Amino acid sequence: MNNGIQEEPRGRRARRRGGPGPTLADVARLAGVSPMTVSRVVNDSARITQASRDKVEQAIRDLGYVPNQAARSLAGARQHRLALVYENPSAAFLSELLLGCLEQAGECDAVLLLESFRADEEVTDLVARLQRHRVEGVLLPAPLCDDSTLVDGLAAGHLAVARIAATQAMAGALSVGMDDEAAARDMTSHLLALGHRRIGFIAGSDRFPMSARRRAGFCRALQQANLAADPAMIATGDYTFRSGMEAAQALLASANPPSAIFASNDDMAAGAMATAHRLGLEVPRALSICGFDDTAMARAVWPELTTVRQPVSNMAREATILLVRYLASPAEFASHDLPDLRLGHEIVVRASTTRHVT
Amino acid sequence: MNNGIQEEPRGRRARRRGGPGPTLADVARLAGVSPMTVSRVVNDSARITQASRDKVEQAIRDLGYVPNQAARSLAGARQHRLALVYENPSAAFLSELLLGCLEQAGECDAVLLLESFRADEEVTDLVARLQRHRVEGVLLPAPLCDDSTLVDGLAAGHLAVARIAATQAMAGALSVGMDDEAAARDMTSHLLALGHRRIGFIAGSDRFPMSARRRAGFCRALQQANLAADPAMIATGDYTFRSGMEAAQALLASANPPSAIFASNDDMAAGAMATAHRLGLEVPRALSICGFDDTAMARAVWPELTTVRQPVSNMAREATILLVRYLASPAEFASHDLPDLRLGHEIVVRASTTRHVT
DNA sequence: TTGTATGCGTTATCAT
DNA sequence: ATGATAACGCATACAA
Repeated sequence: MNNGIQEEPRGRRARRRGGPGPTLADVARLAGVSPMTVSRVVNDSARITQASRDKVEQAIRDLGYVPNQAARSLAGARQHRLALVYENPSAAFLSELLLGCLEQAGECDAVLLLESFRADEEVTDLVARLQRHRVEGVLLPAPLCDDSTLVDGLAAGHLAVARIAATQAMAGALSVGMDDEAAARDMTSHLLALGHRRIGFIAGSDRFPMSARRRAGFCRALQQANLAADPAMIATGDYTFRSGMEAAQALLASANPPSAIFASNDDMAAGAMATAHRLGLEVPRALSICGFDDTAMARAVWPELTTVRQPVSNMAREATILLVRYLASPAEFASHDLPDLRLGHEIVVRASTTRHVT
Repeated sequence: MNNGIQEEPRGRRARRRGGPGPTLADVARLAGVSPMTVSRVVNDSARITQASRDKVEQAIRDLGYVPNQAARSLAGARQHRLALVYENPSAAFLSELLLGCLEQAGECDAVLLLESFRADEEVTDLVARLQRHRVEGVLLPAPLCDDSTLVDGLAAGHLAVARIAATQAMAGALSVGMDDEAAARDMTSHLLALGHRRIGFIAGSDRFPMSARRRAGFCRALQQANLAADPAMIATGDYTFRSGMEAAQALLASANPPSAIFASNDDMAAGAMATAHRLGLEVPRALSICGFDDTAMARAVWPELTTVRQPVSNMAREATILLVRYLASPAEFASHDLPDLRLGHEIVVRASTTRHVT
């Protein structure tokens, strides 16, 4: 009807238009409503008639309109600024974690910055850097999240902290993790269900709370099956391949050797497998082996490892959601008893475990 | 002097100000110049007197001013939009790659989006998604970068493509990678320097151009040392642990077995190590073993693997730089012979190789 | 329920 | 070499 009018000012405008993208105003014009109505539809704030909504949505589809993030954040849409602080750039789970946080941050309308932190650095330096960039909240994946000095330092700098893959809660910070004990129990139950009655366990070093949890889960499952936990069937490693080899060596040298070995992580499980091979024990026929974490190692070795999969991506997303929600309304949370979310795990059955035949 | 005046309007402003961050205007006021001058200093565009520059820089430091990206991009600072298209969210090198691209994109004033792509998806769908988000250039890491259908589809959608960790150049796209042949040659020379004269090589499957390159490097090094390449000393695997076990088995069953084995990747090297263990060969005393890629596997096994380290982070950064430069001025580049950057590698010597004593 | 006016922090353009 | 002014695209506050 009335297209063609008001063309003159476009001439000057056009010079500066960045992309050829349609704007909210374009949508409004096509839908025959005001820009404000379009904005409301996009942010689905309430009180819009279905008719308006439909017209606008149609126009959006016709034009292929995508909101301009820059404009949106400039205009004051409260965008929170988060930082993911990492230590080891090539940690196995980092990519999955990163993608999870990045995607979720986008969906939460938050900006995610990346900041590296070496253990030998001063916490105050990190805090200063974060503050410079106007960061309000920090996502802290394992193993950094277990450093209470770091967490406290961050909190002292008025930064909200969400810990990812934390073994247990920590005062003053949001935490997301899995239930290590339940997972270890489930894996052990899996072995019991396969008919194994004598199961060796390779625990992790006592310095990590995680180790105790996983061991407790193992013992608990035996208990529930009315089996005594034989101390000779528990060896301790330090989460390395080599320590797994040695622990398995000890376990298998027992007078009454196990028909299955459950290691507290995949590296130790792979080490145990190396020992089995060396001793001429065929896996899984003569010895079932399973691990924990589902790292790349689990699928690299042969036979592939049955293991526990941590929900890394979910943990990353939930931590991000929690952090943004906290920043949006701290009042929602009891200040001294912040949430500690425990997400479900998954037992991934591969070729390294099989039914025990007597 | 004149602080205190103009306080009234701040009242209304303050409500909407996002962070408490100082703005360009604040800097200008403190430096006693116009906002425009500050902008020019920040973007170090030319024609600023040293005096102005100094004043402004001092003010920036005093206030801890950090430019607001949103405002900057809204105002028309030409920010290129890139997308990193990935296939496997938990690929070992992805985190390092991601960090490299993300950091470099920040330094280049480019925006990096993440987009996943499953092999069973239509290329046109991907292109549509990218165009919707106004993406101009795509970063394509291995193994996706070797899919010429994908690269062509992207190019057909008027998207610039930079391939990361590509084995060889491909028409119509920028490429960054390493020199596989040189790296294999260097690793072989390392073994020769250790006194090994009979070296077994585990090649990768012929379907990948990379395999031929690595094999050629191996042969070349032998040639340069005036050693004949014995066909019995070359076995072929498919880059899996298991195939490495089997290849090593064949190599070691030879009438004249090798004193060292060089596998075309770490997984196969680890598999070879498993075979050695099974045969009672001590590594590295009785058999030296080395791999390629320096994945997590290399440091997980025991003894740790001597291997070739790919410069992943550098490749990511260089690809990003190249892509941004291309988008900024395509004219700089010959349209049918785009750059193919080959970055230097590194031989990482660990415990799995040692001097050969006769 | 919908529209109008205004400003977010920066840069492009033009003027000086 | 520096400054004044007007956008950039959107959301908030307030009016209707």
